[in-house]
Amino acid sequence: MSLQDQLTQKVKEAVKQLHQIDLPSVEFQPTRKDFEGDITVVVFPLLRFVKQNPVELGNQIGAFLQEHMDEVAKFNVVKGFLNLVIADGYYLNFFNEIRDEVDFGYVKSTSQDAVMVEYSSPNTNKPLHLGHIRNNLLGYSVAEILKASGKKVYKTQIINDRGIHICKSMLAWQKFGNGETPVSSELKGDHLVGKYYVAFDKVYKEEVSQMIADGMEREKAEKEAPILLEAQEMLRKWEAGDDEVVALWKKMNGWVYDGFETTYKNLGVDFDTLYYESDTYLLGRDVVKDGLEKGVFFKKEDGSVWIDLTEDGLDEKIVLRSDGTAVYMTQDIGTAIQRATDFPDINGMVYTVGNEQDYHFKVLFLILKKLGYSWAERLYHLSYGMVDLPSGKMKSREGTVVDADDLIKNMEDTAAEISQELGKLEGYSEEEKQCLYRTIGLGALKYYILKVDPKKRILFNPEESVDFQGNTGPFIQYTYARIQSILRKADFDTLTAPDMIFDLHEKEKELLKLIQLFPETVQLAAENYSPALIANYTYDLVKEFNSFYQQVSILGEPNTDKKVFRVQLSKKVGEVIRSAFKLLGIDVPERM
RNA sequence: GGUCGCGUAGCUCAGCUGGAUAGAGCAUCUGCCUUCUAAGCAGACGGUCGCAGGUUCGAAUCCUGCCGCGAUCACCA
Repeated sequence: MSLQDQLTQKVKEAVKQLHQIDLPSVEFQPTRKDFEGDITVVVFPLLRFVKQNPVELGNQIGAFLQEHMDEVAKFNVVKGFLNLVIADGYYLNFFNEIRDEVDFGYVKSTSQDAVMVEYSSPNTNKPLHLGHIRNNLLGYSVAEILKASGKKVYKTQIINDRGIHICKSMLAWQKFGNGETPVSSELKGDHLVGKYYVAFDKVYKEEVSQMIADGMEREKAEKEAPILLEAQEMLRKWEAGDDEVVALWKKMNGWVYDGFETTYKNLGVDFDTLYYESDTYLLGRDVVKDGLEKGVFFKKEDGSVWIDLTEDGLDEKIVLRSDGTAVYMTQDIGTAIQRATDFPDINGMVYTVGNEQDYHFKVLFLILKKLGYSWAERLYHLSYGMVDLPSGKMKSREGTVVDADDLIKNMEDTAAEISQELGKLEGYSEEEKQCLYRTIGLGALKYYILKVDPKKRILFNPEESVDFQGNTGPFIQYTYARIQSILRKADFDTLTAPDMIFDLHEKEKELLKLIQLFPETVQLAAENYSPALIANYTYDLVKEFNSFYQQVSILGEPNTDKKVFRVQLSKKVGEVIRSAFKLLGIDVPERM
């Protein structure tokens, strides 16, 4: 039973005994720094049940707790706040229990239910950019957090490998490419294909301008530009299975996949299973037919099929075109069902997709519920804000994107610069250094993005490089490295439990309180699908540790029991940092 | 226009299901490396929590209206 549960029980007992009243609940909060105490009982809410002066009541309860619980060492009452000082013994005891626990804070998978987390899901016509990075980091991290909270997780993505966008790149390559390949151009495959996507757009715009100059209306010109018509023709051929077009499509998509794989590897994200739109875009139509029979959908005169969601506060939404072909929604319905069929233990899915698609997912989830799938009750749209630049939105066609590969490289270079300036890596081989720069550079980038609440938009200024000081990834990594340095230097038995009969230093107690919070932080982050909670927790822990490190001598402590305890405490803090950062997909270094 | 989200220090962000004098980092300024890594620590400066009402013993937090920013409202994806 947790301390809070025990306290709740005793407070109830106290009020029962003193006033013959049964309390429904008791409210706690951590004691504010400016007052003495560790946990605070908020007395105000109790006044509804016990008509009494809050200070008096606080004193009564405090005295009762002190008398009946060893854990409560002292108390004081300020206004309606009963501040309890918890005995050192309680915290020392807690530390003894978790000292040797491996993966403290993680819950071993217990439930049979699995959850599928979808993220990334790029188009295959251009390289990944900063927006995809946020998506990937969020999705990966939430998947790891869910795992740590005790769920079984499948990571997946749906690769948007078909459609007019890829035809545009294909067509441009065919027309202007002169057979260029990633090898001949020494360009990463996704970048090469992206180059032709931009090339297409350039020609398209020229054609449109020319047509307008020749007297055509803009709207008409935009629809009838020859190169666009050609791309549409190519899409028709693709759908008809034209050998030549399909071969080109396979070739260019292959280049893109090679490029993506490199970026994913550099980012440190991975997937358990993949879905391709070219395999799934026809799915869903049969489901719509069933739904029609069940009365979930209705057919309009022209043959198109719709769902009426007006009673749910939304509007009517099309699920099948009049020509019987699928729309995006149809496809997503089909894919969701396909996944549940492929992985029968799935009971819930998380879609990591930008908030521009909030409406789409509201509708999708509602439709799946109406179709009666049990897992449809547990769908979550991990909706995140856009990453904007000071100049505004990123637009790949206009070349105003922050390229993912470039950004990663930049971060590594900055990390290398700073590391070299500080020059603490004597004895490291060149290879070890490169590896470290990567760890730090990526750590800075990932932390910078993940510490922000997912639903908020991020303003990214490429001119101002991501910080390496203060509330940053490198700061936390640095603290970890410091701890490892202590552990390397501790040339005595650090494994055996010391005699834990001494008073705790204030900083030690604060650290123990924070360590104690880690498991519930993991659960909270899982419930809220929020890596930011993990990031903020880790920062608090690390800040507290650095303060401890500065004020208290660890290896220089004369009392052996205390010294060993401090080393073990530091080690545990290091473990929690590593565990927490693992949930963010960030590595920690032994030195830096 | 309808719907959804956001608005906290000069800048970037915390602030849990309402609780004490709203917290960090960056930037600016002051101290601290003959002691375990100064990517650090300690401190100063900096706020009408967008505005106005309401609910409450108590509101940055909940409700309503307004303002600002963004997204979305296709037989596009």
